[in-house]
Amino acid sequence: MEEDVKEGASDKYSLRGRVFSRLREDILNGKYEEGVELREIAIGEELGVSRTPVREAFRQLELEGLIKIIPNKGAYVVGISDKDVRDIYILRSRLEGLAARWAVDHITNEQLEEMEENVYLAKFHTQKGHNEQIFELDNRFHELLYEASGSKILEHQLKDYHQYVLRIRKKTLSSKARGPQSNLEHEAILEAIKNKNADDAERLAHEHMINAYKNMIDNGLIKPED
Amino acid sequence: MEEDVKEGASDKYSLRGRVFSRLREDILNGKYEEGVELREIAIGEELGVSRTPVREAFRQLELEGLIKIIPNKGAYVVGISDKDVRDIYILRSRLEGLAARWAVDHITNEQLEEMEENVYLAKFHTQKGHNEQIFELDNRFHELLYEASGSKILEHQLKDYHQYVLRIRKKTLSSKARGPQSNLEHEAILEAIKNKNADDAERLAHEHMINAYKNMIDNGLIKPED
DNA sequence: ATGCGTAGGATTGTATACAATAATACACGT
DNA sequence: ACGTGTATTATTGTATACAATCCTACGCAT
Repeated sequence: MEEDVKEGASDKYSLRGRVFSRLREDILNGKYEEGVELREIAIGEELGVSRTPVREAFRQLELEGLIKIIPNKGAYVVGISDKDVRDIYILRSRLEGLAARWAVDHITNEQLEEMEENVYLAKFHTQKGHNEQIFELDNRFHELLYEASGSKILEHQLKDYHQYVLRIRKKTLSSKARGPQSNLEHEAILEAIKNKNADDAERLAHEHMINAYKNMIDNGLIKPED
Repeated sequence: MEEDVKEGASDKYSLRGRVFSRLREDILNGKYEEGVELREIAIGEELGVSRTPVREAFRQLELEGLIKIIPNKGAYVVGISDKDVRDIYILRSRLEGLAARWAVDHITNEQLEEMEENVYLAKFHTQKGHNEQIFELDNRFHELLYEASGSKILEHQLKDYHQYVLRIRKKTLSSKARGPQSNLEHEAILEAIKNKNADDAERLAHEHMINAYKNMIDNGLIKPED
């Protein structure tokens, strides 16, 4: 019955962990926009903690690339440029393909079952237009794929990227056309994994990301180039 | 004449930055082996600083995956397993291929010149058997490739992995056979980039990593599987 | 008006003090 | 002898005090 002892970087039960998670969320959700200076004292007061946990959270956020700390000067929110998003989607298209390939050999029965349930539920919520649930299920499908790859390294990497483009993705999935299509693609990937067809799994996962990428561009969420 | 204002995470002129770099190095070089507990006070005394910068460095090291912090308990060195190394080489083989492909369109003249100089020098030092220089030049060749990709995201990612497998790589390149072969492969990648042949560049960079990977296994530096 | 130097304040960097938590050892009862 | 509870100690978590640095504004000379 253990709950969640795995999230090493952001244990929820320390002040630092809470500051870290909160700031991360606020930056990804756009509360703090690009270039904004984060002051240790101000953040601390807002969250009711001293500078110490804030500073430690800052160091982590910098390593995640969400803020840039200039020594003796300050911490500034680093925006995600359109180019960053494009790059990440290209990287993800390749790495998710690899994850799907590896998942063929490493997925557990539990993971397979959850994936099937996920696809089934997503179909339902898409019909009903439940955007929040669709978003969560999509998140979970991809995380499951990463976990099923059996590679801590790959899993960690893809989860990072996944989080990083959160802002954009929230908009994308709400688009009427992409939702159902995305589900079908998930289902196809799942089928390939079940059939132990590594080539198909990789190809489908790869295409899935490319399609998501194209969708973003078609809907004007990001520019196709600089 | 500005020197190095880019290494955001590890500015050398703060105590925290020095602690971070030092611990990182010590872990990668094997001074602190897997499972060892790092105590804040002990590390602080060894480096002549208080707990504060040590703690901040710890948070960063955790995010890099080099240590694991268990709340209220301690910080433990996380070893690189053979599987991690294998996974990273597979990932790198794909991502370096992508970097080489992108470099074809984005490499600057300065980068191209440095790469040519790098290959030329490496040939010399290989003949002389200067292992330390060979190691540094190999490092630099790959970093150049990452920078030439024109993608901050990809560059950052590959530099991370590159650092991560430092320990192993040091041994690999000293092996008599791999050194010269590695040079030839670098040269071939460089030629493909100069000739604006993206397909060749990607394929050659991909193969370069696969060869390095095979070499490690053949020399018994890592197990081929668990 | 403009440029430069300097003083003041604000902010980060570091050290230290205190609080909370976890590991250990030992005493006690059975 | 064994298990249990508790006191002790070591270590991490957080807050605060102090030092170093940077930015701004102001005054002064030109």
